[in-house]
Amino acid sequence: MADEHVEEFDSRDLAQMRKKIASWFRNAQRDLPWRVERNAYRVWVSEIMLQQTTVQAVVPYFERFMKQFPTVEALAESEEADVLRLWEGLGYYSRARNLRTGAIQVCEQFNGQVPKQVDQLLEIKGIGRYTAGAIASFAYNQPAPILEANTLRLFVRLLAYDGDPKSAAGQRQLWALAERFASCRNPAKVNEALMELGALVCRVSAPQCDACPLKSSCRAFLSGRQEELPVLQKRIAVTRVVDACVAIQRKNKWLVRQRTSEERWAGMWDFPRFSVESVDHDGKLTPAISRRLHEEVRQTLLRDWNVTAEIHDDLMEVRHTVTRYRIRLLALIANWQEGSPSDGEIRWVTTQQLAELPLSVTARRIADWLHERHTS
DNA sequence: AATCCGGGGGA
DNA sequence: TCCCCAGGATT
Repeated sequence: MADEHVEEFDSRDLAQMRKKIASWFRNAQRDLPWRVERNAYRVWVSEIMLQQTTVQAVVPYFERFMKQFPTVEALAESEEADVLRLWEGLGYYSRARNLRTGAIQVCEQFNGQVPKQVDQLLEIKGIGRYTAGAIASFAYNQPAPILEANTLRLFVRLLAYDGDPKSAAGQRQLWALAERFASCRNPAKVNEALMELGALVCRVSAPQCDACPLKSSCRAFLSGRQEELPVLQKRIAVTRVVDACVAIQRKNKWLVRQRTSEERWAGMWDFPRFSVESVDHDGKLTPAISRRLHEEVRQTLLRDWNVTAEIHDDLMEVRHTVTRYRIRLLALIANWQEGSPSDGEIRWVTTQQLAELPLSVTARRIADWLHERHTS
């Protein structure tokens, strides 16, 4: 049973398939900013941003990032907070911190040149098997394999692989096929064409098999199973929680804290925030519940934050999801009376200064709300 | 092998 | 609502 799928294609099949997708790619490829102007640094930055993130979401972030940090050296000399500010809203913020660390690594270990060997690329923080193969092949035309969301779906369908493609056995076979595809004279074009075909034609839902240059080789299409594959595991169920967040005012400044490396949104700034038990998940904020909320926030601020504050009635609600949590966030405004948090880094900042700090997405919404209240 | 890490868009 | 996205690091 081992590897029987990969042997579906012999070397002649593969040569034909490469030729077909390369031809298709010439006409169908999108003009993406990291393709129009290409160097190893731009490929690297784009690949990191694109991890688990759609092309559409990345494009504006990539443009801004390259404007501010056009070279590896510029990024290596940056402040982490400035990189995080540019990353704000994109998610998976460890990518930003690792990318900056990686830039320093490249300057110190590799003389400022992004390496072209996969094993050297793998030494760089934040670069794994896929990204190493992507940089090596796209930027240097090295025959390095890639396997990611688009090519995984494409390969699973080509092979009609009906096991779990994320399992060890599945990964081994799919990487083996990727390796064979990339073993050619033009791996940059072949790899990119495979990805683009997966993205534009071999889509998750409603794949455009009629327009696919590989349909005559696709076992899923030939057996009518393209909509059923790949077979992926179910996701972890979401948990609903209610959080509270307090914007504490002292004259014209607001209390913010930097989230620690142990927390979510590490390195980003946030208003004091914590889980509240006294509010029902979906209940409306009746006056009684609102009083309970005020009381719990007041007590928590005193107990866990060493701050006494007078809480106002102003309240805004933000709903968001993060990983497996669906969060209902209730943001309150309070007047500082005394005390100061002893945990982590604290700053008192104006709404103007908030604009320059990297904030959690919810904190940004609240900051905008404060700014609007203040100026109206 | 499982789990964590985000946020947005499409169906 | 649910599902997915040019994955990697940690446990």
